[in-house]
Amino acid sequence: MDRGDFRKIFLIEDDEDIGFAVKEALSSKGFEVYHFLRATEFFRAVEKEKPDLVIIDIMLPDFDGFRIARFLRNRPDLSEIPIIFLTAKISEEDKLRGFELGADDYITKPFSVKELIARVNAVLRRANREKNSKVFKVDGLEIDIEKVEVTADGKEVKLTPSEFKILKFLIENYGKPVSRDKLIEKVWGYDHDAYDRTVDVHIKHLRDKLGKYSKYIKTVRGFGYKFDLT
Amino acid sequence: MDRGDFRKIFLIEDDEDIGFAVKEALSSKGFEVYHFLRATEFFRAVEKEKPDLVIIDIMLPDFDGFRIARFLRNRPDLSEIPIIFLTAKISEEDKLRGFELGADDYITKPFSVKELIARVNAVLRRANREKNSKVFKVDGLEIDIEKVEVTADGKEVKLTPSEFKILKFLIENYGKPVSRDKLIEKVWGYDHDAYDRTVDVHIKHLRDKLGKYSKYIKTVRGFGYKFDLT
DNA sequence: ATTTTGATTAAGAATTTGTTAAATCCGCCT
DNA sequence: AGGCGGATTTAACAAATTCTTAATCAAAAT
Repeated sequence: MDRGDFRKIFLIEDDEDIGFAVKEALSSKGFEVYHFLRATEFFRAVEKEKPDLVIIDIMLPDFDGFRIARFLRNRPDLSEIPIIFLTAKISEEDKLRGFELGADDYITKPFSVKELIARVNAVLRRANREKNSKVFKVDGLEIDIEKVEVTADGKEVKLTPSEFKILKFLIENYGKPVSRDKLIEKVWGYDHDAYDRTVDVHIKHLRDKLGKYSKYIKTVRGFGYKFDLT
Repeated sequence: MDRGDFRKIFLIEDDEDIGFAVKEALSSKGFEVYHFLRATEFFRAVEKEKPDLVIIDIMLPDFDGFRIARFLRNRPDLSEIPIIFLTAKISEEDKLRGFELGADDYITKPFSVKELIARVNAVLRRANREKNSKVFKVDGLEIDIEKVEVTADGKEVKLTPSEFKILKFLIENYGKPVSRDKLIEKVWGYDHDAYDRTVDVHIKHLRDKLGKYSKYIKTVRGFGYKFDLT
C-alpha cells in the first residue's frame, strides 16, 4: 500500500545541454523529469499536472526564475511545492533573494550531478518524510523496518507479521494515537472487516513480547493506541 | 492563538569562535541557540528538550557528526528534526554521506553568515510547512489535536474522550458561543438524544481539570458555552 | 419573590479495554 | 489429501474507565 512516490520533477532550464544532463541524471535515478525550455511552457504544464519538485534556472529568456518562484508561492494549490534554484549566478545577493522567495535549495553552476541528486533527494525526503528511516532505536529497543526485525537489548524479539506491521505503523505515527480502524486498514487492508477486539489481542501479544518496553505502547482510551516515550 | 514558533536551534561546534559567531548571528535573528562544544553535551540536552533544528559540525573531538545524525534519525521522537551539517570538509563524498544520512542541508566553511541564516530559514520553513499538527496555544494552555493531548503549563491534562472532543469543538469555534445541541451533535453524533445537563457535567469536569485555565470556558446563559480569552 | 438556567454531586449504567482460552485458518511438509 | 504448527480470530468474561441521570443547590433574570 503505497502513498505515491514524489518523483515528478519539473525542470525549467533554457540551456539544452545542461537541461539534458540534469534530466538524464535524475531520470536514471527513477525520477520522472519534465524539461521545459521556457517559463511559459512550464506555466501551461503546471496547470494540468502538479509536480513534486521544481528546479528552476534563474536566467531564462522569457521570464526571470524568481518570478516563477513567486508565482508558485502565491498560488495556494502550488505553494507547497519545493523549489530548487539552479544557476550560474554566484552573487550572494541572488542566493539570498532565492531563499527569501522560499527556495528550498540553491545550487550554483557548475555543479556536480551527484550533489544535485543528493540535494534533490534531501528536499524530497523532507517533503515526503515518512518511511525514510529504516531503523528506529528507543532505549534498548530496535526496530529494523527493512530487515523486519526487532531486538530488545540485543536479543531478537520474534514477532508475527501482524504484530510487526502494527508496531511499524504505530512508530510511523509516533506520538499520535492510531484508531483501531486505521490499524485494521493499514495492517490488513481497507476492505477487511475485523472485530475490534482482534486488534487488542494483537496489541496484548505485542506487549507481552516487548517485555519491559511494552510501556511505550500506550492506549489512548476512546482513540486507539500510540507509540510514545513520555 | 499562535501555532508554535520553531526557533530553538541546537548547535554542535567545537570551534569556539565559529560557534560563537554562528550563535550570535542566529540569535540576532530571534533564534534561541544552544551551543554545545561536545556531542555528549548535546546528547544529554536533547533528552530534556527537543530542538526545532540541529546544526552539526562534522569534525568533533568526541563523536563523528555523522553519528549524531544517525542517532537522531533512529529515534522516532527525534527523527523529524531537520539537520544542517556545517563543516570544513569539502569532499563530495562527505557531502553525499551527509545527505544520505538525511541532512536537510550542508554548508561548507568558510561560509557567509547571511547564507547560513537563509538556509536555516529555508529548512525551518519547510519543516514548518510539513508539520501541520494542529496545536492551539492559549496562554499556558496547549491543545494538540493530532496527538489528542492537552497540557497546561507543560503538564499533561488527562481528559476523557468526551471532554477532549468538547474542548476541541469549543476551540474550533473560538469566540463563538456553541449551543448544547450543537455540542451534542458534534461530539456524540447527530442522532444522539442526550439530556442537556449531561453537557454541563462534562463542562464541569473539563473546567476542574483545566484549573486556572477554566476561566476561558465561558457559559453563555440561555445559549451554551464558548471558549474565549476576554 | 419567583422562575429559569446553570453548577454540583454522587451513584448506577454503559462503554471501552484487557485477558484468556478455544476455535479456525493457512502455509508447508510428507 | 492429511496432518502439523504457528498465526489469527473469535468469543466470553473481567476490569477499568467514562457517561448519564437525577436530585439538589446556586445564580441570574424577570
